[in-house]
Formats: sequence, structure tokens, C-alpha cells
Amino acid sequence: MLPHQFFKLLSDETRLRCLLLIARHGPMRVSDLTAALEESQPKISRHLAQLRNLGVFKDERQGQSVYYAIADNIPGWSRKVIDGLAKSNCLHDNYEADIQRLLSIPNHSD
Amino acid sequence: MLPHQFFKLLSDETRLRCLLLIARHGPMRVSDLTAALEESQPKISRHLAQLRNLGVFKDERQGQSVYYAIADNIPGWSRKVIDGLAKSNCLHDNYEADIQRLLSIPNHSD
DNA sequence: TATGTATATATGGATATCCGCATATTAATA
DNA sequence: TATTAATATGCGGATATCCATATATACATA
Repeated sequence: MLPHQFFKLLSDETRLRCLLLIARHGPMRVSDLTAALEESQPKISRHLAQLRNLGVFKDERQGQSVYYAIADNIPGWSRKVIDGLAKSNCLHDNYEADIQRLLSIPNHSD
Repeated sequence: MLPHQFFKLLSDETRLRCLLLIARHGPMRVSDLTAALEESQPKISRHLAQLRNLGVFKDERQGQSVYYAIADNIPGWSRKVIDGLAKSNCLHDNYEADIQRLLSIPNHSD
């Protein structure tokens, strides 16, 4: 994973919202993300696939659901960027609202 | 400056090379960057303008030359990303070669 | 096997990005 | 003022990105 490829993933707000939500609240299903972000299922699925294809996410099927999580073996520099963002207060509005919606979902996976 | 906008800047390898070179070696002229990166002058100039337009870089004209530097007032989270990259060993090949070429330029501005 | 649920992918169109090339602008100097 | 050096910008084409819509696949269960 080259740095500019990693940053291209973070350059889309939908992907960034997915990444931050999982960084802060752990692995979750596609359906959790579509509900929390209020975006269409194909849109979320495509963006998750991009994050997985570059090795940022891993996926694991459990029955009908597929859980996405941050891959265990991502480079240290990318881990630092993700952790720094997760702790930062730079993510307003959409990002905080995502968390509120996630927590309001019955049976959400976190 | 929104996070996904900042990361879009870092998603282009030419811009990332410019940013890292200046992060590591301080302010420099457009001509220094074109020589160090071995890219065309219009290409470098355009990418520098994007970095400046979002507030990552500031520019200062000194005679015929224009010096680009990291802006003083960038957000803390973006500063951390830049510093983390500058210290990281994740930037290979092109990035190290850029530095070698920069140091070999007579009268380079650093 | 048939049906429903969750997720993934194919398609096409609108828009954005990146580049090379040519040219414009700005400043120094003769 | 004319010329040169350094930088910026206009333009057109190739490619990439993002999305909505429709459809396909995988799994569970009746």
C-alpha cells in the first residue's frame, strides 16, 4: 500500500466516514453502515470494497451479514493516521451524526 | 480545510513529493522542486497552487522566484499527518531520490 | 426447492482530474 | 524599452471517479 493510494481512499467523504466509524466503534456490518451514514447499500458496498482491496479493511462473513474491520497488518504509518483522526476533534457534523445514528440502531453490531 | 479535502491533496504522488520535500527541507522555489522531482514547470506550478489554495502552503515572492512553504496556521491534525510522514520510513524510491537530486542542485534554496 | 434477506456487481452517464502544450504574467537587467 | 528568467494560466483531450439503477450472488429458512 503506497501512501498516495491510502490517502486517495481517505479523500472521499463516504469512505472516510466508514473508516472513522469503524475505527471508533469496531467491526460492523454493511447494513449498520448504510443505516448510520444514511447512504444506499450499493454505494456503501463499493466504497468498502475499495478499502478492502487496498488492504485497509478485512471482511468476514457471518451468515448473511459481512463484517468489515480494520485489517490487522496495515502499515504503522497508516495506523497512526487513522488513530490520530479517531482521536481528533476535526471531524464534525456528518461524523458525529453518524455515531448518533449508529447507536440508535437496534441490534447494531458494536 | 476539511479532512477529505486535505487527503485529496495527498492522493497525488506529485503533490505528496512536493509536500514531503518541503516538510523535510524547508521552504523552496518552484525551480528547486521542478529540478528535484524532474517534472515540468507547469505541472509543479499547478500542484503547488492546489496546495496553496486549500491553505496547506503559503507562498512568498522574492524577486523572480516564488518560495513555497508550509503555512503557519494549518490545523493540528493535518500538521500531525505531515510530521508523521516526514519522520516515517514509508516513502521510498521517488521520495529519497528527490532529496538526493535536491541536494545536488547548485544554489538550491535550502 | 422456493422465498426472503444481505451483500456484491454490472452498466451507463455526469463530472472531475491530470497532463502536455502554448501563452500570459511578473520581475530583473541591459 | 527590449530581453531574459521564473512562474502562472488557458485550452483540449484522455482517463478516472462517483453515482443511481438494475441485477446477480450467497445464505438462511420454510
